[in-house]
Amino acid sequence: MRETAQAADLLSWYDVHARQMPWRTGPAERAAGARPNPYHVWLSEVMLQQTTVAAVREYFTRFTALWPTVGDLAAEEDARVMGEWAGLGYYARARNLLKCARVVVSDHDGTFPDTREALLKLPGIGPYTAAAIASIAFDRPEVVVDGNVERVMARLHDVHTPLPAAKPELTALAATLTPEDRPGDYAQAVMDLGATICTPRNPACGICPWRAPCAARAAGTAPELPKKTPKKPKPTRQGVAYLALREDGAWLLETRPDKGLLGGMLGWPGSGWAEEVPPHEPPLEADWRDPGGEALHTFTHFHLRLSVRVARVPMGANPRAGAFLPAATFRPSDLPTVMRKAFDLARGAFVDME
DNA sequence: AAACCGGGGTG
DNA sequence: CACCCAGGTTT
Repeated sequence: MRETAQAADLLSWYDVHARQMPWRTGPAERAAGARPNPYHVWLSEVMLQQTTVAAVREYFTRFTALWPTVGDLAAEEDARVMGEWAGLGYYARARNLLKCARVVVSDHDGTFPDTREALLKLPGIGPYTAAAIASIAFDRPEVVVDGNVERVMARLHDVHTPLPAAKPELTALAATLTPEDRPGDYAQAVMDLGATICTPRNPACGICPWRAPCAARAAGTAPELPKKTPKKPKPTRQGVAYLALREDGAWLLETRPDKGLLGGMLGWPGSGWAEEVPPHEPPLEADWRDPGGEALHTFTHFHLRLSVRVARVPMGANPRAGAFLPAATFRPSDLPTVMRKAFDLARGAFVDME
């Protein structure tokens, strides 16, 4: 019963302080008993994997404007969706997003399953996302544990075990607090608390609805929790990208293999990336120029220093790699960030060559 | 169990 | 610049 009262305290806070987000139903609609659109909940949760709310907002708005239903998304061409996802990162999410949409249409008549167990079978939906959708969209009392919830639980119970080893313990603690009443709002409330009050640094304990029961607050250890096991340093890799501009304005680009880094995305042909620039040939014979400078980019587990070569090529050019994309269909915004940085570097060089 | 996947924000 | 944040899939 004590736990139920704690959840109720948080829900009272949430009723006043819930963050407004495009994928959430407003307070008035919620009061009228409206449930969130499962398609919106799914799309936002996939976008929010490893990604901040600020970054997701505009992508979510664009996606739902372009594809109002999961059926619309399922019917779209892969390249179109990958292009709209460009810049959001972790591109396997976009490939799984499309797979999932098509399974929902083909196997579930265009309607999302409403249980954690069934959601878990869909591509791109793991333990966290399955629980989040079941809870938020269908108000089921699932235990939803993301990085915010881990931090809140570690502090609430003053857990000093470092992550990721502490994960099972923190999940068990979260389970004891999940209420039968309004579990969907409760799940969002804990995550909002972690995002706005119980922040990684400088937590605002003074205005926290859970300051009374918080063990770390009492012990003065809140700012240093959760503990984490140190991670390995990132190595630096180098490479060269070739940007060929044909007389008619077409650019030489390649679609990267589905597997691996930047899978399924557009990119410039070039060397591989390694500690030293790997031996390689340009994608075609041309008067390649080095404009100088490097595109600097950091991936999940390495830093990249990418230099560029630029050339203007004639209409008959026959590339060994990639294909020319007409100027009318090439949108720099379709490129992942590292490729857009290379483009920005080369663009100045082409202006100088005129 | 460990490795593989981006990008943006902050100090 | 260094550091911080954050799930799913694959091997």
